[in-house]
Amino acid sequence: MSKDHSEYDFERIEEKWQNVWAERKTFEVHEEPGKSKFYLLEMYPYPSGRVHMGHVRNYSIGDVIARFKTMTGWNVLHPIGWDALGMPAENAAIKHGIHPQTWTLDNIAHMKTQLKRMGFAYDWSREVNTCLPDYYKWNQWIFLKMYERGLAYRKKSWVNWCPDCRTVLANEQAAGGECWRCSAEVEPKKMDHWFLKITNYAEELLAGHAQLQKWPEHVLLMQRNWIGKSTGAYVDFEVPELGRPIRVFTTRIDTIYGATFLVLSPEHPDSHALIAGDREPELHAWITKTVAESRLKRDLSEVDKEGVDTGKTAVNPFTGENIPIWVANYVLMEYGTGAIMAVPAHDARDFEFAKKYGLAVREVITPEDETARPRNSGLFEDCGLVVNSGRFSGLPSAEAMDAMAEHAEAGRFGEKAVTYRLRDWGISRQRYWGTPIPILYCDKCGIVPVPYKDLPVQIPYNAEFTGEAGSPLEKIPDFVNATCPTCGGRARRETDTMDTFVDSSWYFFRYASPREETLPFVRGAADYWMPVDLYIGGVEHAILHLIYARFFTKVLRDLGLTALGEPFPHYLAQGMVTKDGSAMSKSKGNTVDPDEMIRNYGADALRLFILFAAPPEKEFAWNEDGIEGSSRFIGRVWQTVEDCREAPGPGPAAAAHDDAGFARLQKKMHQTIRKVTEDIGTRFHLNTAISAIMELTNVLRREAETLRGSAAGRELLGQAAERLVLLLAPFTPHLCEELWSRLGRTGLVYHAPWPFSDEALAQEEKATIVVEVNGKIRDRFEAEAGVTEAEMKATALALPRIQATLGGKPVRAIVCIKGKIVNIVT
RNA sequence: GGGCAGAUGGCGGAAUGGCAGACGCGCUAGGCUUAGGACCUAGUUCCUGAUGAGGGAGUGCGGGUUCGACUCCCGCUCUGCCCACCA
Repeated sequence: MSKDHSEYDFERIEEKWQNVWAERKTFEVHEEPGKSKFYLLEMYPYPSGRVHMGHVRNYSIGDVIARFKTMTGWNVLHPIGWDALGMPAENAAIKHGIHPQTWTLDNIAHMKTQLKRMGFAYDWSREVNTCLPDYYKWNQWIFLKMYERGLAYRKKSWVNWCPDCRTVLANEQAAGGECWRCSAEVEPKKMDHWFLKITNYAEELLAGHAQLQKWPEHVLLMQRNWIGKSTGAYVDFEVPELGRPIRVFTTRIDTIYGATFLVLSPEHPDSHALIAGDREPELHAWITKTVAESRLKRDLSEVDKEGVDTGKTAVNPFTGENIPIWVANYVLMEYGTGAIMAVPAHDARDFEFAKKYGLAVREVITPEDETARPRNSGLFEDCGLVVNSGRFSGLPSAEAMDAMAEHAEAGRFGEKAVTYRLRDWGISRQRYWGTPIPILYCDKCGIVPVPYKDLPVQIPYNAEFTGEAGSPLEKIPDFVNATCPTCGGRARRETDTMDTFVDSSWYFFRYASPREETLPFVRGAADYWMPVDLYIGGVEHAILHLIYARFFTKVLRDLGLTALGEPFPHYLAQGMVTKDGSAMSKSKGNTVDPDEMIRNYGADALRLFILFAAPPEKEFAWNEDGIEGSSRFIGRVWQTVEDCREAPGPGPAAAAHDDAGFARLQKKMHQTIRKVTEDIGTRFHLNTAISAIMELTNVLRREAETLRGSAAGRELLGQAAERLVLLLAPFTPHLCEELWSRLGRTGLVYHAPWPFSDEALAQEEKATIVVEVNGKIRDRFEAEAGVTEAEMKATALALPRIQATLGGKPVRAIVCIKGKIVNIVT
């Protein structure tokens, strides 16, 4: 074996190159109009305190692609920042008495050293920190622009209210109807909240999917469901006692002849008004109770359908018939109009309810083929021909829908309609550590936006974090008391802060010009860098964050700040990191500290391992053993490249070398370049790219001993070692920088051009042809790459083992795939 | 209840119509060593055969398409994720 080398000292070498990169500002980039740009972004972290394995995985994937793109000649923007506002900072303040700002900034400082220790190629000069006024100022600016355009508005909405703590509770804090802190019974309460009018963009958010072909299909589907478009019609049912109609929404107007009753949500404004008869008090009480319950129980899976008969009736505009009006807990106020026409024959929920309360069931749809009905449950089929429906009888459902909707429009008691499940985005939070909503309330002038020149409205430093009722901001007179910019009178400042999802809805624009002081971002810089060419992050953000970011981008476009409609044309949804069967989390106590892994094995080994263990989009189950393997592999690469580098000087030029070994290594080298290029660049299968590099290393090690004997062999060894270093550089950058410089190359491997794969040299000059009989492999033979089908067939048939298998049976057909396979069919 | 994704050795995974199990972990044997949990070499799906050559089975289960199926189609089972009374 070759000369022994001292072991690879990852600690010293990793630190060395991290310093070099920092000193030379290697990863800083600028707009270069002549050069193709590539904007690679990973979802920025919340500074919770320590980097976790999910981060390591996410950022390792991104880093490989960023470095690869740089080596293949792109001008790569690869920034990072901090999603630094949010509840954990406030909880830490309450629990440990640390100011949220101190806690957050300390965490950021620590996590920054951790990320640098991983060797990620970030342009740190563009670091964005959302808890600093120079960032959240622009949240406020955008909010005001939206307010001017009617896209931000104030509305009363239902919240969970704890009467003892006098505070609003999140749904999970009010689980089971009890306050998580004091166990008091939670009440529903209507409070003023600020909303962003995302529903204005519902249709465009849906239509935009056409531009998102490079998103995972299941993510688009989740967004589609979230937007929840349905096409149907509104229909007005006249209510004589009310003197006005009740409007319902239906997607199945073709079943309206089967509507045997109307159902209102308990929250419906007319529910109480319609109660009549001697059971009045009881019924009112039932409605009140159900309203209270429904907010909390809505999450729970199975709630029994329950309802009360109001005693009043409505007129079905199609039949002229009087049908009873009920109030029931299974109708949602938030969707449609909060009232439905019940068609028990063809809707499972209405059917269940009608059965429970003995209401009429009338079949109005019959299947086109008569075999399947009725279902044994008693429920009828719901598609086919319309029957028992006056002049519409006999029409197929789809046609009846059109005809009936037109009839309703003509009679002015209904209209075609499209509804969405998507709700406007409530952004008000009763919290301290968030962007203050830049609004003042003046006794005389009402709602007054804070003038742009007064931005940012800063989060006041001095606040008390007691964990008691209400937001800390309410209790700071200096913050709350203000003068009205319009009339100069006294005004009260809004004390709610914004949902932190606002911050993350546009931060990717900010990276283009992170220090800009007059606008959220500079148009020219954003025009150059945007859109994000590849966005990588956990699928848990697939709905909210990604839909809000798409919404904001469209708003920013309408404000004239960008021409872009979609920020992320390509999204790579990274799989979870799990251990012992569940996602790594502090609460489950199954976390693994990356620092410990770095200490024991180095950043390169950790990066390599986490990328090798599973393809990026799949779940990755952590196991301790594998990282040893990565570490060993790094040691072998070190040894191998050092051996090639120090191969003995030129011997006799004509010395013979092993031709077969030479060809094997040369072929492997070019095959590997091709595979790795494809795996990183188009498939993102980083795990198979690594395994290909491992195979090359194995071949290189196997052939080295003999190849070293000739000048040509030594030259090839040198080439292969160089290519190996280049291919591996995106994965284990420290190791490869060191080897690169030890190979005597000037400049950083980071800037070295990606190796070129010679197709001709990658080709097999000989192919193994598999011979099957009736689809079963019976033998194989070697053939020249250019072998013809006729030759293949002849050779296959002549093989003794094939002859034996055939046993003289007549051959019916021979299927032949050039260079691959011969299948003989008898 | 609806939707989506997945199921391959002891383990992570590879192969997307053409040699199943690449690559790695683990394990076994041997070598090297004062020793080693370091390193090197060989082996490692199951059954059968004799320890060989060989033969057979095999990618959750049952069918189908095809010369040929882990891969495509139909029907199930299980697991994970998302949504969940959305009219």
